[in-house]
Amino acid sequence: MNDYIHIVKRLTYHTMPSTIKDVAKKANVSIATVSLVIHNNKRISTETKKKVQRAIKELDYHPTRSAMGLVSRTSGNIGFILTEDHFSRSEPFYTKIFLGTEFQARENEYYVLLTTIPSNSCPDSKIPRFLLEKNVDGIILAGKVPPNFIEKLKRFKIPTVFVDYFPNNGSYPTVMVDNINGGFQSTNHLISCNHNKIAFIAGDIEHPSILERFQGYKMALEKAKIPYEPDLAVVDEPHPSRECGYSAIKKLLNKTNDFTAIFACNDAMALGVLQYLKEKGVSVPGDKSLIGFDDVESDLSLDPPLTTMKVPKVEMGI
Amino acid sequence: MNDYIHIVKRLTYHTMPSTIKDVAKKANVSIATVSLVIHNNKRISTETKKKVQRAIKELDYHPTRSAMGLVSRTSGNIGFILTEDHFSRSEPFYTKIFLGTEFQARENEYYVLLTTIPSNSCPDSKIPRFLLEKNVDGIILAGKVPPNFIEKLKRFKIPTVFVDYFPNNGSYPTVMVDNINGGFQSTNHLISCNHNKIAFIAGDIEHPSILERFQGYKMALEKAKIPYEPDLAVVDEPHPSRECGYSAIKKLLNKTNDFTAIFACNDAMALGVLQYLKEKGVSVPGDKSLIGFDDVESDLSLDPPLTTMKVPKVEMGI
DNA sequence: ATTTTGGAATTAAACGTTTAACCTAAATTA
DNA sequence: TAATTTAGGTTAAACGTTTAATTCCAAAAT
Repeated sequence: MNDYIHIVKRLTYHTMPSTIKDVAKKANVSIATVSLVIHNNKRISTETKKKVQRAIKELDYHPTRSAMGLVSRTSGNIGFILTEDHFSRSEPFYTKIFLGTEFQARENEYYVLLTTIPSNSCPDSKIPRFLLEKNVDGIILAGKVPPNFIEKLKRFKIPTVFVDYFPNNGSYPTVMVDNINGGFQSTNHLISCNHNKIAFIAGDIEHPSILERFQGYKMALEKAKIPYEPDLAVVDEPHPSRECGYSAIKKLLNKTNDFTAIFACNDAMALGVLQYLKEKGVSVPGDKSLIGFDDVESDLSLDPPLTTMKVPKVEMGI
Repeated sequence: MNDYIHIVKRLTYHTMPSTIKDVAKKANVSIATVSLVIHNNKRISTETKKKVQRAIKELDYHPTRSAMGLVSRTSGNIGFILTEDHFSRSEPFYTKIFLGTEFQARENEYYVLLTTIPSNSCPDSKIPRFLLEKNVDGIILAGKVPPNFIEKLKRFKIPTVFVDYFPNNGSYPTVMVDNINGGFQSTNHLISCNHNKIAFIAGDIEHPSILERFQGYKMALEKAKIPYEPDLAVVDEPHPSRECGYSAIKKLLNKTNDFTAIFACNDAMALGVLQYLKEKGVSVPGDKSLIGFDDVESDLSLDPPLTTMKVPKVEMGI
């Protein structure tokens, strides 16, 4: 009888993946010791450590996620939330952001769980299952998200990061694609200098990078609750060149003089603007502030069109 | 002193997400009962069930993944494995497949964990972490996967599905994008009729759908270990039309007569082929078998270019 | 009146980890 | 020498579920 049981045990032992117990037995130590070795706690002597590590290798032991998760209250996943329309159109933009996140997450030993929420701020937007089940350690919200959803999220005190969008109620870490971010930061800078009538000057607005800077410009305004005035944006120049900058500011001044700062979408245009203003005797930065787009910054954003989002930030965040 | 502890307890109680214990207490039953209600076991009387369900609602209780996973040996995830090059090029093709899978998975209460493996069959391709940690209930392999990797996978007796690729050692469920699959099935059909010299006739080979059918054709040959003979493939016709079918078969027969079956990439071309053969007194299907591409089938694949992969199949698979 | 049956709920043992608290013997200190 | 620290482990209690085995009790069968 006992023999029978013994045999059965040995069979399962060989066929099933090994647990921490198996390792402990094989190394002749307690399971606590094994655990301590795994997290290389300094209290374990080097020889015991070796012994345990050998057992681990021999049994090809790997801790089980669920078990670790249960006690550490941690899942090893991060949640990626997208609105339905962004997803269903499978917009390459967000797809790329997702894949970028995915990649970075994996580099940091995380996995990413993707989910969608209804886009229109319909009030019944359910909380994603992974949140309820405590199956994510942090979340990333991509693109525009209904504000009431953000509100609902608050009660899960979970690290949250926004990508390509900023929440109205300020205090979340936000990551943006470099061009957008650049436009956003530049405009922000002007705003923080107390400007609230900011002109935007661009050429070749069809070009994605330029368009994104424009987007960043508008985002910054929105965040600061400054209404966007189309009249202050001259975006119909054919190229982002010096000449076009010159002609753009000329056009603008013919329409209105009701602005105190100018954001030129790149340095070339900024130079053109500067030249015209100088000719007209407008002092910079006395009468008008002027900011260009520092190409050094945009150099960084050359190869990867996505910000490489540091997942540690997700952990640390909040 | 006791009071202090009491207060602390109440605070945590209110602030922390509730567990099955909380529900049990509130409903005045044992935690086992709660669990049974959740899995609506018939042994629970309707009134107790109501009572428990009310408590669940009131506490907004949701079982924790890790805990469920630990005992049920289940993770609620499925793993999606892609080779590195497919991923890093972020080929829209596989991206779409991934998103499709993702979507279907979510519909079935699963999440998808994505990972990559080295593409060249370098022998050190590590087993994905999610497998080692028992963090997936099934896996999907997309695109070409190194055979030795497949071999390694075997010891995890985990349900496996291949997408857009078929393993050499037959016995896995395989899903393919419709056009590929169509080409594959058609060719397979001919093969199963004991043909092993099968010609392929196409026009406008640049067109993705056609190309995919061609791919399916070659896959079927490969699977049956029939060498692919370029001479038997006429793919330089400009259009997949009746006329081009006519001229294609003509060209082919001028080169060689060493084949017993013909796979025309669509019905129009098949008609052209048929016409020419009839003129030359070749009997179909007496002398040569002919198969077209049933457009009824391809109708199905119109809107979603992905097969809607039934995740249940993943569960059942094996 | 006693035993059986069966419905409804409970008990308690898992599941595989982590970690605070504890133990022991050897080394250090006073 | 006795008291204290330290190094190196072990014990046992969690973590939040599921589920087989058990109990309880009332109704049905003998």
